[in-house]
Amino acid sequence: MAIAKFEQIKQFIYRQIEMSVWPENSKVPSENALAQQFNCSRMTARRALTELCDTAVLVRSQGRGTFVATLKSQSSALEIKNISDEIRQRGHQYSVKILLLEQREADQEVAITLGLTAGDTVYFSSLIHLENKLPVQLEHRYVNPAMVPNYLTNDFNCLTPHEILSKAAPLTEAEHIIEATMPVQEIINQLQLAPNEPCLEIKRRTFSSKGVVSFARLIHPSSRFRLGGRFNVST
Amino acid sequence: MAIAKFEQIKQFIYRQIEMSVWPENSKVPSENALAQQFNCSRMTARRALTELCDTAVLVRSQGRGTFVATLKSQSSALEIKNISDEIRQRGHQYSVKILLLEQREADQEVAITLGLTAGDTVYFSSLIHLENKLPVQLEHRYVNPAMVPNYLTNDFNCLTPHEILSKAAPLTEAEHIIEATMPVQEIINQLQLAPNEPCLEIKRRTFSSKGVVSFARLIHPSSRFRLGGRFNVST
DNA sequence: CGCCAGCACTTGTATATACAAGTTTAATGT
DNA sequence: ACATTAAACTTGTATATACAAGTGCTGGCG
Repeated sequence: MAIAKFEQIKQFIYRQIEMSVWPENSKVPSENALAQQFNCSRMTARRALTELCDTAVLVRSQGRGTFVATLKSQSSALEIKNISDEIRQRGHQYSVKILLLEQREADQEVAITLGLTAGDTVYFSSLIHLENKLPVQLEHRYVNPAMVPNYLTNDFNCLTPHEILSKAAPLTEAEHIIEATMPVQEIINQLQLAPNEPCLEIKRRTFSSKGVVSFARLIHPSSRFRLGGRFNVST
Repeated sequence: MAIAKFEQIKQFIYRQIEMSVWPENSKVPSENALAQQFNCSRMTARRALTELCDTAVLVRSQGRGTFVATLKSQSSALEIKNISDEIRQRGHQYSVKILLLEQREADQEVAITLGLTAGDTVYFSSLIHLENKLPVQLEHRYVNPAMVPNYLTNDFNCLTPHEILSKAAPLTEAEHIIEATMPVQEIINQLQLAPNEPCLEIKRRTFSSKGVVSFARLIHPSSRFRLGGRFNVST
């Protein structure tokens, strides 16, 4: 089987939504209708709908039907995911633009964040991640050389920093700070932002069992990104 | 049916993990084994395992089996806190300004978000939370009357919406969407924002066991707020 | 000893079926 | 005209079954 049937149905639905054939809040075909259309059993169509509901693309309501959720690109939870996977999962084309790869001396702020001393050598990578050739994330990352000695020798066109780091030092924990910011001119140019467009900025520190692995500033255009997630809370 | 069988199996598995009967990375019973144990079909046992896998409690591997994932991710990050507690915890003075309390008809978007039908009556509250008399959050909240019939009759000067809702319908889950936005003029005035200041906007949907309780838009001036958290991730 | 084929066991996909339960609409009766 | 009932349609749960596909072990063969 080349590609699973329920996947085909998911992608079909996703395309209809993307092309606005099925606008937000509109009703999508019922399980039975999809089953007939795709010549499969209701349970297979159901699986496609259920999974799209899990990822908040659709909303379901017993007795009434299934509807297109309010959307925009969303990354599920604050799980640490691979941005390339995430983009490909949406059926979009992923590409990366490498701006800078170098060793540099840690300034006071970076040193403290990484648990090092000012002046220590750190690795620095600056990348732009693109979804369908449109920039969706500017990533500035400082890496602790003690944790990932060969960081800079990787091929960043094939592997994302996330993949490189997980391979070298399995992540156990992460710390996030999220803010809304107005980008400086340099970032406006790099991300091809409209004038006056704010950015969602995530500062992320990742830990392995042995200490701080890396510190990243992830800057997203607000128009092309939002962060979403669902999780339990203790009352 | 009081409680679905696949839910019972999920809860059973969850308890085993919580009590460390099944430690991290240990193998959990196979689909067939669980089916036999719970006297159900394999597909029902499978559903329990699959859903726990979706929420990163378990990890599955074709051919090898199902295993307890490393550590609990989630929670600590975006815990739902009471904003008044949070402010007082910082040793600051908390106050609230009530802008609007009313019943209104749900439009299509709100209705779907709350799991209702357009035109249904919903409760709406609009508040500004102040820290040392400076606005830190504008809260627009839609409440499902079926869940909290007496929502509007509360004294919002004493209790925050969060407190009111938790009392009426214990929250079990929440869904968040986070974006950076540029505020419209009305919000600039209400939050006393500097010109060109972006906002961090959190859309939060809270659930109790019986369904959607409320939908809130929380708008924070970027200069006076940032979101932070630390939590484990599964590699 | 080393290699490999086969087997047992696991998860993954797909189907057909049955009934439960919530919603909407249409028909019916007063 | 209005309220109630019934039917039709939706999603939700559960089962039985079949085969595909990945993993690991074991026994036999060279």
